Amino acid sequence: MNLKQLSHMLGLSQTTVSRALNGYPEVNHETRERVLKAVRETGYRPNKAAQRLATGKAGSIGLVMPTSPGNSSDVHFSEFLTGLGEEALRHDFHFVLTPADPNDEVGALRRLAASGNVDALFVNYMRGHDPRLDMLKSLSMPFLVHGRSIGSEPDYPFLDIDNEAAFYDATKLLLQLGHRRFALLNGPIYFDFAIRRKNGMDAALAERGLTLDEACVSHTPMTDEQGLLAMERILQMEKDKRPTAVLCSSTVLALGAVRAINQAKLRLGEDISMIAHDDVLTLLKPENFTVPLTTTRSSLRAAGVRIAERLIGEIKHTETFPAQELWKAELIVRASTGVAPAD
Amino acid sequence: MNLKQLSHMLGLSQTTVSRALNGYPEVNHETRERVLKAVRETGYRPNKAAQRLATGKAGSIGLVMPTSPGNSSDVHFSEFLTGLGEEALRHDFHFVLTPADPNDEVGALRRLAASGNVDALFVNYMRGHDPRLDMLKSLSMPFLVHGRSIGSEPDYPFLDIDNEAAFYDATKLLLQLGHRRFALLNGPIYFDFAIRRKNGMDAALAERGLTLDEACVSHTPMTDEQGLLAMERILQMEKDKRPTAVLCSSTVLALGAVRAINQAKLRLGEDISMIAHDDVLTLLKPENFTVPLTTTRSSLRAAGVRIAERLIGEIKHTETFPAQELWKAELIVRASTGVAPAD
DNA sequence: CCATTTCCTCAAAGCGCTTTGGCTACGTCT
DNA sequence: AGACGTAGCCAAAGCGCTTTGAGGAAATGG
Repeated sequence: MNLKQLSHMLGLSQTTVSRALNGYPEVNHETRERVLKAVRETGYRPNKAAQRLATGKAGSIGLVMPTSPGNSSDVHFSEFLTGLGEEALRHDFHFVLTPADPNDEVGALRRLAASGNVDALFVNYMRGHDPRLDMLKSLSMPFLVHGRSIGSEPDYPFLDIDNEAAFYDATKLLLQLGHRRFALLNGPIYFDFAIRRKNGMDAALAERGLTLDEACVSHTPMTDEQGLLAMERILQMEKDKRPTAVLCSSTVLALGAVRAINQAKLRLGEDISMIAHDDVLTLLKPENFTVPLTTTRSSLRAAGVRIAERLIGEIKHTETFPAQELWKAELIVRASTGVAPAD
Repeated sequence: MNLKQLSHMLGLSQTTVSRALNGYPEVNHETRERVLKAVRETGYRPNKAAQRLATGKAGSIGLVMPTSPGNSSDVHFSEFLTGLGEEALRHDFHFVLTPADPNDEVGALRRLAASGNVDALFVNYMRGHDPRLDMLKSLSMPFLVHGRSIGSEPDYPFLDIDNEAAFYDATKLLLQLGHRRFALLNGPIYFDFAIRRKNGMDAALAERGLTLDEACVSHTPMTDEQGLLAMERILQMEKDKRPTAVLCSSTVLALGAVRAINQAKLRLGEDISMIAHDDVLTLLKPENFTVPLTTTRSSLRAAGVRIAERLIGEIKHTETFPAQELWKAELIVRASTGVAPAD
């Protein structure tokens, strides 16, 4: 069933039917009702591809899904996707997901844009001096960045959390509790958030004239296994050199790290204090750890909702948004942070 | 840059350029090279919407993403999605994700199909007597089901794991270890896999003249919190009535259940034995549990790869596949299963 | 040397929709 | 009465691609 058949059935022109469906004013109320009734009865649905071709609007937003054989599925990504979906549902939008090898994200993005299948693009997992920014700016298509790219002009629309502040505050708290030796289990060094979190930590330490021992810093994929390995390595240090406070870039890393601490028969919140960043993953609640975890919290899912809201608003030209948003993470103190042990 | 401009630039007709690009034989080798060169230089990309309209093929497969406010993001879903993506990448396919309220999956599916945006459909989270099957069969579009639907004629293409056999085998193992009182932490009762797993368990017990006490069965969403709650309830039973063996439908449920067991100061693999079904989630490895978990294992991700392979093959008409596949889950014994404690 | 085949190319139709630019009929204003 | 507005409808063009059916040129055969 297509427009032609439908309009013929109704004894109307395609124009009128189309207008009736799209809410144009120059259609008699009665005629419109007739059309809507026929649509309900026949189950007619406009062909999106044709609509897309005619209007240039596709009602969909494109995103590149980082994936490749051997690359693990990322809980952070799907948590975020859920947020996006939640909002998109309200506007009858959908996503076009292009899976892409992480080494060819620029290419995947270009293909997606050129395909004419999407109205707007979205990128995340930003890196320092990210090459995708130039590509996005050269396109004449709305886009939104989740995160930022240190080293690039901040002249693009983004939504980010204040990673520096979050880790600055967390470090500050631990300093107040008397800790002097710190470790950091961070995400891969090329990611913007990892750089900023380390910067925030460095800044807080510097205020007290302290520096972070590079041996106590790890940059790894954010899996529990890597957390375990990194923590084990740190725990092998001599007791009086060993850090008493650990910051983790994700509760997933913390999961592994806590396991290492348990295996070493150390007590979390007493022998070692820990603060992790919490993306509010459904699967991994910091309050459910055996020793509930102190965290800097900011919901990835909420970010997804907001990003969908902004992108869809932009496509529909219904609203204008601040181009750049920086969310504060909350510092939530639980039992994993305690006074530094006496040496 | 579109076909018209490109062909004009080359002094060729649109037909010839189009044929050169799509690998038709009746194009001079030299001409084809010229065309390809021009494409590289100009960065020309065919407009997918137009291609779609002309051919009826979209190069994308549609799936409904179960999501709604308050509905938690599902690790199982994203693990699966990763598999799909991995395979789709190889064929330059992408997905169209329609987020949908779980109560309106049939509607979402219909809209997706009618939109003309997809070549094939995929559904999962099958329920007993699933209403989506009739809808799918009425569409003239390839589709593939992940899972099955008990109570419906098995005349549709599916990929499933043998849930009955998995839980039958698991139960059998525990029986051999001397266990007589069992519990089951299952997924929601309306899901096909949940029904079948329970059936498998019932069958094994029946062979020994045992039955499953309904008070020891829970049907809940598969989150760690629900696992914790369900296990806590079970542990409140009198010691000589209390189950000594627990089956979990997911390692996520097991995560919570193990926490409950720890909190009750019971020893896993000694006081209580446990077997969980393992979808091979990246985030949650059964071997990383404090007491490594015995599992029935079948990779969701591998299922994703296979499903994408089949759907894409069908769209391209390159291959024919067996319509129905039933995978065996492996039973992997680790430390969480031990001999039943003496009463 | 003409007829036939083969190779390459083209013009034009069509996919299903939106949108431009009328056109008609009727009421209103001067 | 004529000029003008307006409400309601329509025919046709156009979005960018693929594909059908045809045609011209070169190569082959009798």
